[in-house]
Amino acid sequence: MARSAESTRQRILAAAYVLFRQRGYSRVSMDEIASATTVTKRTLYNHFQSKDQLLAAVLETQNELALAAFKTFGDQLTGSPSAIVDGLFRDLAVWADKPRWAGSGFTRLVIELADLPGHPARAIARRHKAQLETHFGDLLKRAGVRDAHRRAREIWLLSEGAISLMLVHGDRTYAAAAAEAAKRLLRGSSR
Amino acid sequence: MARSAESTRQRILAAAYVLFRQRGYSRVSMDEIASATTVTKRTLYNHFQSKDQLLAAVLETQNELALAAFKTFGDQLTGSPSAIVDGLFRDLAVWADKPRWAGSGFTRLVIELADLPGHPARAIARRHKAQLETHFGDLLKRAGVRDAHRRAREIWLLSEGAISLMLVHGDRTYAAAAAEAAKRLLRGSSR
DNA sequence: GCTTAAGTATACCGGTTAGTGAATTTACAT
DNA sequence: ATGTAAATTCACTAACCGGTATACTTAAGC
Repeated sequence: MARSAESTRQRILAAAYVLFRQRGYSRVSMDEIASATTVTKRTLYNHFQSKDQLLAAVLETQNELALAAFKTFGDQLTGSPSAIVDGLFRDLAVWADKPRWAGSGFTRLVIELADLPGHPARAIARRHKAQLETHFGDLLKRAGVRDAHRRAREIWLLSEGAISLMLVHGDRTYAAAAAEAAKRLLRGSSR
Repeated sequence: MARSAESTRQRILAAAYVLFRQRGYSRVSMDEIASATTVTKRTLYNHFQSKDQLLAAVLETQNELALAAFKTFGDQLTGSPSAIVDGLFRDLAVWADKPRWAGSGFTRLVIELADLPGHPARAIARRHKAQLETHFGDLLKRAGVRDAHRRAREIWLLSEGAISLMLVHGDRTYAAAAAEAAKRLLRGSSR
């Protein structure tokens, strides 16, 4: 083996994710990714066959990371259903308040590629969102919510809607409105 | 004057909208738009200074059209709050069921340009969504809903979320779930 | 110290893109 | 019929993009 081997691959994946999340897929070039990783374009192509496959690998990696992060986050939330919802949307508001926030990388990329149903990135993003929704449903169930997975889906709808509308309007009070609605939905669903 | 004059401009705007909505902004070329309008690229640039300004003009036009359409749609809905919500989400499901559906053109384009806060398209899209939300609020108010505009915002969040998740999953039952949630939110808000 | 995988440097290819220039042709209004 | 606005034709630029080729250098393991 020579030099760093596997770590180079990780550096590429990390740099590519930052760029893709920030500016989407088409408007990020391979030269740019190479430059951000301080690596030659040739090295990029030694690790990934094409730009599309790089994107797929990036999403796969981020799926694992985000899922792990969400599970840790969920384990911290052990209070009432209302507290869980408040925590979820508070985190959303904080996240959306970052200077150059551009929404969920997954959603953003899927919407950019919405006319390419066969793109590998879409299957990964789909699985990702499904896993998050399911995990959130488990969380609500553990907190004693009736019809937990149905409520989880509804709250997830509110959360995705808030992301969209905050992006369009730049108005992060949508997170608070979504939180209020979510708590209204939970009312009368405590077991 | 010569030939068709203003009508050419309208043809360009219509063709460009179809392409932008279908495939986004970056991946549609000016040559393609010209070809779809059966017009020369030179003519395109006689009517619009740049691709960005063409996009802005397209959104401006579609804003007027969509707003008018939504107002007609709203006038047809004169029943109970539940009936209004059902109508809204039934229309959403039908819309999303179209073969090559790719979400709301406005949302799609804003998300693609999420990292360009100064882009003219964003201001137009923002105004568009705000007008729709306000009009929907008026509709609920007329139907006797308490806190009508707050409820309208919450239901709008559900609707935007449904669009996002239907795009990601290709599963149009999200519209039904959103409708159920919306009706739950309205429960106890009838005046 | 040699081997060998990993990375560098750099030039290149074919294709596409937004946008321009300039001369020409079309069609409508008077 | 004639002026003129509108549209055509088509060649062209300058930049960018994904991806490849070749020859060279580096560093780690044995």
